[in-house]
Amino acid sequence: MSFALKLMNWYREHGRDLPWRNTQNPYIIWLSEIILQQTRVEQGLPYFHRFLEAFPIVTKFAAAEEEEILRLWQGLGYYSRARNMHKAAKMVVNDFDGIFPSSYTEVIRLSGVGDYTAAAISSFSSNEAKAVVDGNVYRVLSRYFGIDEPINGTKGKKVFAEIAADMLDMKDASTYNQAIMDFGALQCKPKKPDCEICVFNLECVAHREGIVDRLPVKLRGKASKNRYFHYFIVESDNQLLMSKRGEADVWANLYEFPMLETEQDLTLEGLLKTAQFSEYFDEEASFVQLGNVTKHILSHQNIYARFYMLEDAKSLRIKKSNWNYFFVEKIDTLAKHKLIFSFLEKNKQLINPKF
DNA sequence: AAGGCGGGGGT
DNA sequence: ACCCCAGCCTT
Repeated sequence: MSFALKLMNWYREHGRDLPWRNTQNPYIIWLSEIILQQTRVEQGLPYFHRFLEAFPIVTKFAAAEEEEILRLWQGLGYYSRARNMHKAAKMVVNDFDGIFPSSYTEVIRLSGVGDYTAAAISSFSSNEAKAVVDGNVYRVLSRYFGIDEPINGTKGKKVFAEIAADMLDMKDASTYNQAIMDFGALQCKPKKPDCEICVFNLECVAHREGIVDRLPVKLRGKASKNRYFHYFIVESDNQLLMSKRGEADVWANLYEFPMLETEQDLTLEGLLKTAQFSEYFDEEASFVQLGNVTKHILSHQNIYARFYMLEDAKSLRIKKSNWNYFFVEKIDTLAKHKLIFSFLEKNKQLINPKF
């Protein structure tokens, strides 16, 4: 029996029942696929329901305010996905008359849709014969064929894309694509795959050669960099000082408390002596640290954040206005604590602090 | 070709 | 501490 047929038989018995599998609506599939980019199914599920309820059709999505989309996206990470979705929805309205396209060549033109997502949308919505190549597929194929070409190199990407296309079931690309991803997620897992009960354990090259735990091969990225952020929670007369992040760095254009970054791992005592601090605050501005250092681990940097609160509101002196700050007016204590808590404790970035 | 971009969970 | 997750975009 062919690889594809065996795989689909496994899938019919062990596959997951996921909400976006009960439809061929390309809009709903697009929604799920963007949310699931570099995101586990369990993490993305509640967001999928939230978005579908807020925007049942693509024209509603296109008509929404970006702030509303970002607020729904809050906490999911890779925020450019949300902005690209908004762009894509507008493209569907303007270029496709509001009818969400389902062919590979059309959907890949949409912002935020690359090879993987275009193959997924076109195969799931119209059974187009395009093979998906995601992290699961790299893993399954590299082990099955015993290929040690790095999956994140230029050559590796090309090699695996070709093999994936060869293995695809041309008559049922939709089921095949779902099957190979579920197989990777549930059976051929990154760590401790259960090869003894695997339906491919006789033909799988990696299993026969005992190298399953060394495949797939991946080129290592750069080491994470440490960064030190100092946040100032500054309030006076029921106003709270906030600022908007810039375009280029992490959490682009999102909101946070006013912040100074230092090269060294400074405590409040050290921070007070820096030229940077005195550029922004008067000597009379007296702060106390709130809690301990909070570590935010991102995929490519470690951020050590400290939070300081003004000891006496009257001592506030801001010397420079190039901070891009603004005041949240008439904030009540509950809302303020909610804001601080969600930012400080929950490790979630703020989308819109104006309630 | 390489780097940047998040948050969460597993080992 | 390091890896991985239904990747994509920019330089």
